[in-house]
Amino acid sequence: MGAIHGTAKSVTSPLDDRPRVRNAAVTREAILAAAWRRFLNESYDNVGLRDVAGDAGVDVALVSRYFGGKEGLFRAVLSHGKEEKFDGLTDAGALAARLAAMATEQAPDEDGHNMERLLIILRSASSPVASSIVRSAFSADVLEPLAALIGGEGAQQRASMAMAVMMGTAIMRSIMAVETVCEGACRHDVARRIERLVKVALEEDKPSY
Amino acid sequence: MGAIHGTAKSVTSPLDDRPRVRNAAVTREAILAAAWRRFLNESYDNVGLRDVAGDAGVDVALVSRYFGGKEGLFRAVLSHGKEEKFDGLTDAGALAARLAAMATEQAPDEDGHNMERLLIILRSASSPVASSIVRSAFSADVLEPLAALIGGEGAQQRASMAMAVMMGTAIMRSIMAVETVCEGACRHDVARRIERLVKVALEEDKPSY
DNA sequence: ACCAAAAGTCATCAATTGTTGACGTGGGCG
DNA sequence: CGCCCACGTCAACAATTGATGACTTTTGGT
Repeated sequence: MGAIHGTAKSVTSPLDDRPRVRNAAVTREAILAAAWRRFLNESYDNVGLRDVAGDAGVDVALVSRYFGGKEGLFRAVLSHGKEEKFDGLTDAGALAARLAAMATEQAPDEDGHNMERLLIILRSASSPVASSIVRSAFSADVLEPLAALIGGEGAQQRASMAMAVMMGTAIMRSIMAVETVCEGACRHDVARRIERLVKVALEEDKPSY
Repeated sequence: MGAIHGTAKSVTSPLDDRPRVRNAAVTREAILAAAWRRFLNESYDNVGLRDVAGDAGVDVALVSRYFGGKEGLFRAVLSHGKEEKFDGLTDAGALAARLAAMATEQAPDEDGHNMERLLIILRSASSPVASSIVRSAFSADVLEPLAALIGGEGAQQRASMAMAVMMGTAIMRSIMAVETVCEGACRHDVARRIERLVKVALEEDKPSY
């Protein structure tokens, strides 16, 4: 039966049945927002254009028309509002704390966007058509900036290690549904542990051993 | 066009065109082996029963007939030959070294089986029908045994963290195709770093800090 | 107010997918 | 040797998927 798509039930807030004003930019954004939410919760293959269109309250044809097909839509989602916020963090410790905070926050606040994008990347990493897009986006938008930020020997490798920790925790929490992060108090413990992990991953050289 | 399946090109060694002897057990095993290889390289949705049947050199109908459908086949693959080999490792350091070795070995030698199963789990973790199977298998066959092996406070959480490191490195290497592990010499460095990461993840309590 | 172009809708297509039933056929046991 | 049931094959089906071309409706400028 092929890929089973998500429930047709709208994930968005109760979409207005009022006839949408004809504005290409607004419609495009609506589609993009709906696609973002879909790709965040399901893999590339399991996101149907009809689901996205339904959430956005538009016809299926518009999706292909505006984004040139499913692949274009996915590409647009990954390219949507990408700004790295690790600007001023030159200190390795502060950077680690920042990453740990990103990994443990569950309410998709402001910065949740970056983590959400990481999750989107993760979800569709094993879909043949999406994998190439995902890999290049991950390398260009995440890995290389991080490697450039931290300097030193083997920056690329250390950055990869840190992202491995991030990816791993993300998988555990959001995909494997393992409740590593319990409520309240112990959550802080987990955050500290992740922080230590990231720090070790970023360490320039094996110091004491 | 739905999920694009892998190339019809056989992944197996040149399959014998000699008329297969009629033996249910042998055929079942052939299908299982072919399915293992397919699920190892593609996600649940992107593995077609026709691909598996083609690799095994049998008809498509036999797959559904023997395993009761695609879902049953996937379940059978995950349940195939699962033996944990962390038996005698009571020392946290030795365990970490073992896990790091598992994560860095690229030739699927003897123990590669365990890592391969982890990769199969990882690949299909985002497929609605496979996710439930994958999660329970991961919890029952990987997480809980590891948590039981290491003792102490919050064993479940520490085990999850260690597996997060394992999953993360696996993703980086096999899915994201990030070349964290270079040839020869530096590979050992990576192994040591992973070993340290696993050790930190398994640490019972924040010692100095 | 008109009219061209943009924005949106509808219907339909080709391609795959997993699954099932009816139909051959070969091999082991009496 | 002969039969019969398990083993295997073939063909077809229903369901979805992404995509596209023709058609309708609205918008905005003059």
